[in-house]
Amino acid sequence: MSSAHRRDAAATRAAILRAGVEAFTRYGFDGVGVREIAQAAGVSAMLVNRYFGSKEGLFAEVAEVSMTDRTVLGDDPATLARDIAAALVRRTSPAADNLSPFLLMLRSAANPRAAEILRENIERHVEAHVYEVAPDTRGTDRAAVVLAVIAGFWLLRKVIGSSALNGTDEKTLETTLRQLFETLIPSATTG
Amino acid sequence: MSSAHRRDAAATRAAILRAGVEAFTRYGFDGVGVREIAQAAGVSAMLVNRYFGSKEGLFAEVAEVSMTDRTVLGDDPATLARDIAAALVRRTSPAADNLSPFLLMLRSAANPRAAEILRENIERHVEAHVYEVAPDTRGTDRAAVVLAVIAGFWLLRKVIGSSALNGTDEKTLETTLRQLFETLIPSATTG
DNA sequence: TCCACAAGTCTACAGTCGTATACTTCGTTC
DNA sequence: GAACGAAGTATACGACTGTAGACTTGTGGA
Repeated sequence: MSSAHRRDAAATRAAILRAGVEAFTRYGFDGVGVREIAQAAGVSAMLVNRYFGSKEGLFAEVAEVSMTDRTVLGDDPATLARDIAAALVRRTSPAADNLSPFLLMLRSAANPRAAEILRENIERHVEAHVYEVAPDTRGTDRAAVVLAVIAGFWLLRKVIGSSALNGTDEKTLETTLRQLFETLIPSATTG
Repeated sequence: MSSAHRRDAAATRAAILRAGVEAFTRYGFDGVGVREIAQAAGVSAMLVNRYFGSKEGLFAEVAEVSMTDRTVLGDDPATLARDIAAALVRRTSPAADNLSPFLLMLRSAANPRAAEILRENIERHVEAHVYEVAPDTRGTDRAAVVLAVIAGFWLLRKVIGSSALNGTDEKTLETTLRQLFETLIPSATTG
């Protein structure tokens, strides 16, 4: 362990997983090949299958990791609607180029097997997080609709590239979105 | 012209286009091959390229046709929010199995070239239609946000298959959505 | 020191993809 | 009725896909 770890299984696995998150988020499940992912991780293509069983196995773990990321929503129930709106506008800004789990979902949902994996992880992690932060959405459809609104905005603004959403003043966008989320999350006050 | 037209260029072209709408909507641009589309139209694969130049050319025309379909939104500005909510819940119902332009968009958006084609057609046809029916959304971001909400709901309920959205009472869903659209479309009254 | 096992790579296979070229078949018009 | 052009098909090519199997290389412990 003196010099750099050249043959470190855990590190290699982590590198592949990281490359997988990036590639699947950018290009979607069907838009990228295992050879490309392996090259980005600096390893041979077959290591993907060795560590994750298959391309689908890697995607399942990528979805798990991505959906567990809690930077999507805020933590304060009182300012939740405002926080979601602000973060959404900021992270979908033309300059921003990040690895949102919503991009992973949007770009991979066309594949039925990927869609099923995504559904399972969204319900287990993301919806659960919404319930946690905004308890009064539990038992209703509102948590899922919040996610639908966020996903739809990501889609139109970043994946499709709507010029209406990219040309409008971001303050206006944020106001529109905040009104929507305040409608959906009763506990979030206008401030 | 007495018997059935066996060698009718216009009819063949139309058959390929129809098969293209169905296939691209169901499986997305990258999820279906030209051979499969041609077989559904009852012709050889190369006719796709003869009539539409390429797979991408066929997709462009499919997008044009699909986005020009005006059954998505209602026509009465006063009841627009309610109509959109009702149609959205009905058409995303588990039993329903239709060819919504939103499904076409959601399942093909991962491909960058398809996304660009979709963007152009959405702005030219769908957004324009929203402006037409709800003039007070013009010049704002609201028409695009309406589309984002619709797309997000389609995504979560039909493409991903969210059990929250498929298990909830449809009346409740419709109420939630109507509130959202009434927020976005000022001219639509609660009734 | 050397060996056993883990870590990693190479090669190959069977399939699918979009599409270009060459071909055949049909309908129409003189 | 024959021929010309349009409508449609067959074949093939090169690139790419996921992954199985055999192989090589490195490293930690005895």
